[in-house]
Amino acid sequence: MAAGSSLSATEAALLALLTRGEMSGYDLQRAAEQAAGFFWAPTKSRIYAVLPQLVDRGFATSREVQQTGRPNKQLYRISKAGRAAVQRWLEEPPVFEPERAPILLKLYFGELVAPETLVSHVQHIRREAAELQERLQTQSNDRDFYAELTFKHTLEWLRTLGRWAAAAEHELRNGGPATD
Amino acid sequence: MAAGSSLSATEAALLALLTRGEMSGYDLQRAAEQAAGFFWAPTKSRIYAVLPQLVDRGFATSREVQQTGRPNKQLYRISKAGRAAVQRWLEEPPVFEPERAPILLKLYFGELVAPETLVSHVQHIRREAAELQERLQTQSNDRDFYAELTFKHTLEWLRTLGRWAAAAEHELRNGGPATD
DNA sequence: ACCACCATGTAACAGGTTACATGATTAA
DNA sequence: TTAATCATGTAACCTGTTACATGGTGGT
Repeated sequence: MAAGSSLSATEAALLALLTRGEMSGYDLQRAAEQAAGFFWAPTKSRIYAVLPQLVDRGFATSREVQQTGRPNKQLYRISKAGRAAVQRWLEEPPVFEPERAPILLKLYFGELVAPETLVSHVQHIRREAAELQERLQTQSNDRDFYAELTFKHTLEWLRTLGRWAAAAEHELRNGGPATD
Repeated sequence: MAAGSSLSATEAALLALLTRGEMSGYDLQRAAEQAAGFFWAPTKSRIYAVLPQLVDRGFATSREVQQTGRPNKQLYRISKAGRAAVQRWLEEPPVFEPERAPILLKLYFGELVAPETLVSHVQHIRREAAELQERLQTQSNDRDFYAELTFKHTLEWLRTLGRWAAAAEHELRNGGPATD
């Protein structure tokens, strides 16, 4: 009982994963990583901190499974109140937030460092974007409709980032600042 | 003295702004908002918390300016150690981090809610992206070379987001999940 | 009369990371 | 024998937000 207000993204996501069946903290981390790892991945310490809170708030129940040779397992099951809470969370309009990529800040203050440094920063980002893109594209294709939508978003974002980085690199090389 | 390790993004950015001249916390917030507000904007409480730390670590000095009718003003000036620290920070390769937009999580678990809800979520994001895009495009054009690079990044990102949202909306309407 | 601007800060809370701590089983 | 997998958690720390608190000046 004592279902206080609304959920954080992590709480909601864990509950949403629990609608697929009873799971342990360990299971949940693997499920999250495997399912949505490219855009959302809580740390285990966060997961282990959140789960008992969900139980306290009446959104899930837990039962202990005896094991030998390793810590006993806590299995969590979503409750009716839990289902209602995820649903409410899913129905709230999503917050729109602009990107806050660290590269932007470094670039913004570019006049304080050597241009070659910036070129290598931009290259670095471009490389990383390309790597992730490739990794995602070589992954299995059996995503459901909704997973596919998020997947496409990430791919588009990576493509745009790559294109921007290439253009930025070019501008930093020729042209560059104060070209006169 | 006592310059401990490296800087957080906020610390670095504040120091970077201070290379433009002596400023108060209040000035810094305005400068940040005006300069880089579309991709980076610290809250004032964070600014007021960070500045004394920068002084403690020897990266800046402060002097008090007496005023009447309002709190005395603290003016901060970057030190040599401060300049060196920002430079080091700027030279560290930027961290690449995939997007963690809330909309993705809601969409990912789309099977748990009515499709129309998802349509309106996607519309919401699309609208917000368009608004910000317009706001940015109608702003003054006197950005320097580096600011322009970051500006372009944000614009490209907004365009991509808008296009993706439009496509997602379309797919959610016709087609949709389990179309058979 | 009201609002924006100037100018400082504190307190409480929320969310998240990294490192520490333990230890058996199983496959390469 | 080495690494990955299973399985739990705690503690310290960092970053950030929101709300609270104060109050004069100057423009519409």
